[in-house]
Amino acid sequence: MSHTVGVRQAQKQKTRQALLDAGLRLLEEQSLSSLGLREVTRLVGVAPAAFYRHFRDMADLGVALVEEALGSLHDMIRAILAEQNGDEERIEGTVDAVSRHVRAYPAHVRFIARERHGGVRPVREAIAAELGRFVDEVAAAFALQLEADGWSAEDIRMLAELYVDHMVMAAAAFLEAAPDRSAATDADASDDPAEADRAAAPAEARIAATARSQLRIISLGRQHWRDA
Amino acid sequence: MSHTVGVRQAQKQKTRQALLDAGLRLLEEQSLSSLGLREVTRLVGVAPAAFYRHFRDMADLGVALVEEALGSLHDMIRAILAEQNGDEERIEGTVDAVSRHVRAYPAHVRFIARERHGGVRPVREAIAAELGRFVDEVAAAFALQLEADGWSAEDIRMLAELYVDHMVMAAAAFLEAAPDRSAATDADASDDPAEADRAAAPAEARIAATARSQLRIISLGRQHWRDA
DNA sequence: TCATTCAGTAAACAACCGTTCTCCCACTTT
DNA sequence: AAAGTGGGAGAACGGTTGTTTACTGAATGA
Repeated sequence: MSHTVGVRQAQKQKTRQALLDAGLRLLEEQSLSSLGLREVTRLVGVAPAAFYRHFRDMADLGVALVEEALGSLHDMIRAILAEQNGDEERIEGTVDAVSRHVRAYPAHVRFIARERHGGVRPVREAIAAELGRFVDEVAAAFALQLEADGWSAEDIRMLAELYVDHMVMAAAAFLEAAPDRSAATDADASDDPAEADRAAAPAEARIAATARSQLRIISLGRQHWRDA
Repeated sequence: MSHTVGVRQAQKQKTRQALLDAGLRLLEEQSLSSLGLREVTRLVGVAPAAFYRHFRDMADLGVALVEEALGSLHDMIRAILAEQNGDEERIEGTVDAVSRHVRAYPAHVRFIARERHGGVRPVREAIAAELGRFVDEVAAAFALQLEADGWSAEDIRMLAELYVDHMVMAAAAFLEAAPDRSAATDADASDDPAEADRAAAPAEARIAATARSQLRIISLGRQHWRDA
């Protein structure tokens, strides 16, 4: 029992994860194309050369981060789509899920929003591919309902793209409303640490309300799509 | 007549513009937070120290680029909104205008899409402020029509945000379909240089069709908003 | 015409970068 | 128990970075 798959491999994946965590942390305040190899290894407490044992590039680490950030989302998407409630309940559930996810993994969301159009090609492509899979899932979930209503396959995909893009936008909007962790300057250090959260809470509620209304607009448009 | 506002100032703004152009060019393949000061001055053919005569930071140059990229767009927006045609014509005109703008100023659009959630705070804020003005303009243009239909001010703004966000997304989508300038690798150098454009043209048409359909969905949703 | 202003130069600075070596030693396999 | 594997250490490399300094010389204004 002392070796599940080998002590060696376990330690390796441990430092690999440490590198990913350090990278994600540093990426909260800069973009991937400016993230230094030494910067990451320094934060982990490991020699610069050790980096190459796990990743070829910084771009390579970036792609790994994409999988980590977006891979776990598929379950959430599936859970939302599985709800066979009415439109209004599904809208509420979607916005709530996005809101919770942003609060739970802010760094992951920030990374995706930042690097989706960022300066590193392989990472952009990885994000695009993963978001494409999301669109496929959403389209598949809508297919049964909409095909019966006479929707074409490409129109279904068009609608799914609209939904996914809007969810990404909503996530980014939630992020901007989140409290700023780098507000610990020299002055007003005696302030209530929860002050930022108290100020952000209404902003977050306002953003949630906007996102819900926008989803409602899209939902209405979908209902009347075949009237033309 | 030999001095409109001084030969000196003219030359200064000439190199300032050269710095902006060089920066924009280099930013096509990386993000602002990794763009080096020396990199820019080298491309312009000027001493590194000369940079400080025009900008304090790279972030400073970034905000200047935001104004250059987004400032000229207000006229386009206003022109689109001024068209008092029907919904379908307005949708067509909007997508056409976005498409033409992306083709005319690809680097500007790429810069905005990339740095909107990028790693440089002041630039992010400048973009957000400018996009906020766009939302205001769109909201103002819709106000007369929608207020008469019983829309609240915040619902109008919510709809305007949806439109602006969708235009930005469409612009970014057009950009990804554009031919890749860095495809001049060693191999297949004898290929028809217009091949990429011929391949991109259908992709662009497909994206335009998707964008139009999505705008149509939103438009339908707007029409039935007050049914609830 | 002469003194002033100031955009741009040239050089030097310490700090940092990515990458490549050689080596070590805990783990793994036989 | 011995041989082999491989993650990580440590040092060194050539090169680049942002910033400061003292300077030159052409456009400027009196």
